Amino acid sequence: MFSFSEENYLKAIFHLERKYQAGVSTNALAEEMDTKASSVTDMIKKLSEKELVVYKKYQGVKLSELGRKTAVEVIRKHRLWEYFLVEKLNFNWDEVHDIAEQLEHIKSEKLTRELDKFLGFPKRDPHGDPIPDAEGNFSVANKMLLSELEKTEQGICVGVKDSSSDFLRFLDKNNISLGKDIKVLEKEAFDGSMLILIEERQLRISQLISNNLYIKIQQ
Amino acid sequence: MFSFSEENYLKAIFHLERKYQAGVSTNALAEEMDTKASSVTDMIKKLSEKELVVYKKYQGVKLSELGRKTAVEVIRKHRLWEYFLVEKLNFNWDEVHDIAEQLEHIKSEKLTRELDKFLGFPKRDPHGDPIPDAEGNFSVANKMLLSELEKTEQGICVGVKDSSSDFLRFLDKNNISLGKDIKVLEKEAFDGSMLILIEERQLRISQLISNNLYIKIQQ
DNA sequence: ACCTATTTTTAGACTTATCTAAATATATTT
DNA sequence: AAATATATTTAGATAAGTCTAAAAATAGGT
Repeated sequence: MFSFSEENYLKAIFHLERKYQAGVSTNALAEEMDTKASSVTDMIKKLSEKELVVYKKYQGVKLSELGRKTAVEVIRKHRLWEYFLVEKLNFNWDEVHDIAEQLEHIKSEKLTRELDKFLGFPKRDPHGDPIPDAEGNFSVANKMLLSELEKTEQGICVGVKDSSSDFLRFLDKNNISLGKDIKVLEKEAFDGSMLILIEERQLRISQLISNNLYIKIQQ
Repeated sequence: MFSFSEENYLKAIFHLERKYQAGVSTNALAEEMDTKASSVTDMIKKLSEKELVVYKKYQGVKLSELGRKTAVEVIRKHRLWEYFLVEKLNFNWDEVHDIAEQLEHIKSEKLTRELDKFLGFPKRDPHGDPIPDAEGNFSVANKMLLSELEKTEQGICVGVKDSSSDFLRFLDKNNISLGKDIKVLEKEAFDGSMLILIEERQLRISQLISNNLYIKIQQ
């Protein structure tokens, strides 16, 4: 099987491909992995030899089919464990990421399958991100950022873009959680801040906040 | 914190200290760890520098207080995860060891604590081995090997010495499991084989079997 | 006590994943 | 299109953990 490091690179490439819809540059990967470009080049060569990525010098990398499958498996495990920690072990959603980073590398197909079953085949992790099923299929939601809504529009909070503790604790403090209905009452052109209505409370939030909350509009 | 490898060495030293009640020799450790004596010497030096073991050249190693504490923590996690796999995820007791070998290295005190609580603070893992509590306290049972019993003596099966799949599946096949009452009906002096009574069935077992089953005698 | 066998350690090499610094390729600006 | 800036790769080094082969220490037998 693959090393922790290899799996982490695959995961990072997967996320960056989604983000930029294109080949992933060495520098972007170095930033995502919090390492040096030269280290990235080294690792990319190894992944390429193992046919996990397609790589041409100076052209960036793309995941191969095998690479994508492997990345999705790791993401599946990560999100299942996050769900487990929150739903079964009383963790708060801002505490689970680092532990899931460790647990996602545990190698056992049966474990993943049984954990999934034990949890009732959850569709989304505590941050609203979709959990791939055993075949690697995602349920891709037609979500948008709260910051993209206009005055008087409304929708349901379905996810967070930023999963940092600081952000998640801010949401906790202001009683914003997944599943809640949010309506835009006012939107300031100057700084992008908003006045929103959530559970009969009015709340003013900065653009940094609205830019990190995913909303699903009811059609 | 400590690496997977360091933790595995500490665990091995812990088990060997129990077994031999003395300092652990380089060769014994090499055998237990399935590696070469020279590798063991290297690692022992590192553990010694980190004050996890007390080491004098050619004299073998002993765990320091810190080393013992660390080893017990790893063993605690190993056994809690084994219990989780069997009790919550429908694993058989012969399938859990390798996965627990991975899970025992996950670093999060809160995870261990909450897992313990979630499982109801179990006292023994699926093989009958005691699970240390959060303070590192074991419940040491006054158990003995079935092979040590004499004709007409009886007791309750409380654990297995060998945890290999082959042995555990043999027990499954013959309906021998923890908690069951076993009485020695005959004991063959020649080869140490026994005729035992378990749940009204009579069963002939070799010494290899009786030598790997722990029995608790009722006083 | 000496010789031999066994155990343990040392020395030097290899692999994985990383780094710094230098070299090279690509991209951008004028 | 040349000059400059940026991105990427290469070369060589380091640390962790392992190995083989050789050297050194200990233990055992007589």
